[in-house]
Amino acid sequence: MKELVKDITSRDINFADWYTDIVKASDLVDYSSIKGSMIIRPYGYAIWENIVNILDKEFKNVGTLNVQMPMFIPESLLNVEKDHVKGFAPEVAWVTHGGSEELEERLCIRPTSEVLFCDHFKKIVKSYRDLPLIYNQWCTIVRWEKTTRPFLRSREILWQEGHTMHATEKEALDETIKMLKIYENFQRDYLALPVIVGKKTDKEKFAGADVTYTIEAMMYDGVALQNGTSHYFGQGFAKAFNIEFLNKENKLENPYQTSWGVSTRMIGAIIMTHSDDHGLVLPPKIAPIKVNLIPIGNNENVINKINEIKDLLEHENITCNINNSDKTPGYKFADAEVKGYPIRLELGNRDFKNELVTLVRRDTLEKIDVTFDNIVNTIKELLEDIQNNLYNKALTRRNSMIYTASDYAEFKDIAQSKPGFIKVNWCGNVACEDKIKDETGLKSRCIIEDEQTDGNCVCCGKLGKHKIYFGKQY
RNA sequence: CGAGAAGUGGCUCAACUUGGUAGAGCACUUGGUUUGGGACCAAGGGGUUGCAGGUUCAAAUCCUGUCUUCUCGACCA
Repeated sequence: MKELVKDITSRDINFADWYTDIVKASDLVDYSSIKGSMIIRPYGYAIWENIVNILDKEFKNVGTLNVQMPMFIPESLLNVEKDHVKGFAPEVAWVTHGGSEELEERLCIRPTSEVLFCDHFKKIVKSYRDLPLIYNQWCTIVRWEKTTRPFLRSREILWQEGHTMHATEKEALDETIKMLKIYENFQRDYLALPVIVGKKTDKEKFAGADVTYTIEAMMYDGVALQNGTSHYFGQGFAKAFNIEFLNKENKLENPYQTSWGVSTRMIGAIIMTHSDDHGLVLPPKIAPIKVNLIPIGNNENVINKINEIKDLLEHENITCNINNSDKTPGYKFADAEVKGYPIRLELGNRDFKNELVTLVRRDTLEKIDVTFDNIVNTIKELLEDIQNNLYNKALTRRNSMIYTASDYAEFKDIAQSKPGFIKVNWCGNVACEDKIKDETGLKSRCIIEDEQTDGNCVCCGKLGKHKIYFGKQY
């Protein structure tokens, strides 16, 4: 095993430096020679594999079928839906040559695959009996971002995009909400991320969508990260692409569409929510290695006992690894903290006297001595406790950074002095949204659907229409 | 895309101002001693100084261009 342990900038001193230090020191990614295209290393990819395995199962449970679409989109196809092309054209990459020959029509590398799915759906949908189509693909997409950061904003994005087509509006709307719920539950239950779910304003919604739902997480520094979206398209794309089916009444109708996606950005959210100055902190349910076993000394009894514990844990499906290197114990402890193993277990020769091992939980760094008999049970309880503790800690912190403002002066004051979200009444007018963005740098995060307004718009003072969050974003 | 900073063995940096045989620490390899919070001794391996031009007898060093990374803005998931 190869280790890299380095000094990590304190997150309270320089959050941006801290983030890149963590990402590199923990061996999640490496930079490639192409701007904005990161190399996801085995440890980082293992986290993604866990995410994929869990979500893929959830998707299939609700009838989703996986497909793989082309990565190129002919320019004419991208141009079919006006809002869509306007939204994405500024950030697509183009293929102009095949070998040394210039192409007659240039091809964009998919920034998202709505138009590819529409092109395909058009061919296979004839009757209401062909619906619904509930497709998903795991793939990479390309968006030519100007500023890039590992996991948070890259040019090549590893993600999942679901695309569905339905015979009725209600069914499509239900699908949009159903997938949103799956994302929300997954992020809360597995990633231990407290998230805010709501609707994007017209200004912020996806290019081509009728409605965009979003999952908004708040990072340790109070900045928002959009961690998933689910869009309802209505019949917009279907009309633009001329997709029609015969309904039960034998009448031609345009189908109703949705799309939804999450990406490796969620890994960035895990890091920026849970990790600390010692290194990465991973929620046990998503951690590739749950327990890091550290033998102290190379005494044969110690090695045998460690191997025995490893077998016991693996028998219970608790993944673990042994740090067999000849580094000193102190080095191994520090390394375990940098890598974010939820629990580490320390065992040396002297522990045989009282038959005790030391467990150290990564979230609190608390040391716990347990008898040999109790190792597996204690670890099981600890893993659960760590998972819950991480969620609760993140929830408390996030809630403490959500502010309210009743007038614009107060809003501006908070925007300037306190990182976090501001929850306010809003008139629904884009002019206020623009003004707030220009003057404070805060953008609308999402409209809260199940909460009523209790006052006038924080910006213009006219009648409040929505409760809405504002915040800075990554 | 605008402003700023930086690119020298795997990493962090020195040498650059004033051009003249690229150096240290960490990491790595081998052997030995160690091991309960980032070990020690000894011997070794590894760099055409991001890339491309230019100036010069001579370039890590000066000039031009370009690429990449980081920070701050604008833009965007």
